[in-house]
Amino acid sequence: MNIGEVALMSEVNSKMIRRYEEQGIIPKAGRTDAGYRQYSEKDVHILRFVKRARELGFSMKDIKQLVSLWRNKSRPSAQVKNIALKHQNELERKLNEIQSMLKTINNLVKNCHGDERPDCPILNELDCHK
Amino acid sequence: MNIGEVALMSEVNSKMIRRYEEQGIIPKAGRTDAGYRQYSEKDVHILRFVKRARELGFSMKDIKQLVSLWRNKSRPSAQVKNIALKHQNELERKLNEIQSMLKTINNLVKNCHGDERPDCPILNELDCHK
DNA sequence: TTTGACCTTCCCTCCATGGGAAGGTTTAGG
DNA sequence: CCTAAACCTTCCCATGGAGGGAAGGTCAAA
Repeated sequence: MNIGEVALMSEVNSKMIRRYEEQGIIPKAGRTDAGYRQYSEKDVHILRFVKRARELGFSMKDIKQLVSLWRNKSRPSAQVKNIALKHQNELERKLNEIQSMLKTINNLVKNCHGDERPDCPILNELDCHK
Repeated sequence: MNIGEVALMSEVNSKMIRRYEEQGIIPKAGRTDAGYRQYSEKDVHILRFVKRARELGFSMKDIKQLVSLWRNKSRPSAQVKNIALKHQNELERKLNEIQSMLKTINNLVKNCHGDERPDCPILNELDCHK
């Protein structure tokens, strides 16, 4: 398979496939005489794995480790869990951050007339109460 | 005031102050003969405004508009509200995204032994069920 | 043989932030 | 008066995850 076909099958576009190869996240593809990358079903499988991990918000650094643990049939699951736990913490941190931003924004939006008059609680809030 | 002092007072570091000037978010500072930027209390005020807006997650593009509306005493509050509403939507989108990631991760973490054995529901989940 | 759809590498862009180099200025102390 | 430290300046580079697009090579079908 050429890169375009594997891109369709894995739903990871060719640009990203090349980048992942460069970053050592997926194995280097073989080449035809003309230099075209060649892929098999196995590569589609790896790329789907990467894609799913991205959808769960893992960083590429994490994914690199996850792929290598996944391919190592004798990995200790503790290593995988560790990565997942760190990610869980990070997601919780972001969740709290966004929730607290939203709390403020909701309040501001609620109290702003949103008409042609200049009075605006949003600007008042931003205007250095801190 | 030199840039360092204003950085301390506004809690925006000098690197960022220069960048904000470059991007037209804050007015261009005057210069001494030697080329040092000179600031007043008013600039501290603007920088605090910018900082607060960043803390609420607004993009620099939005902040540029917010600063200009803030300085225009006859702005219609509708324009401010519009920016805030868009941001609110974006924050809600991100919130949902993270919540759904967390739901999955929480489940996976809960079910992974996290020991020396290789069985791992986390890797199983990533392994292309999709 | 030509055309169009592929493929290759290379560089640029986004966003917000920061590191660090190389060099000029100012201030305080000896 | 001289030196050292603490400033300041501009410049380029990096991050992370994605993508645009140029310039050029290759392959397949008509």
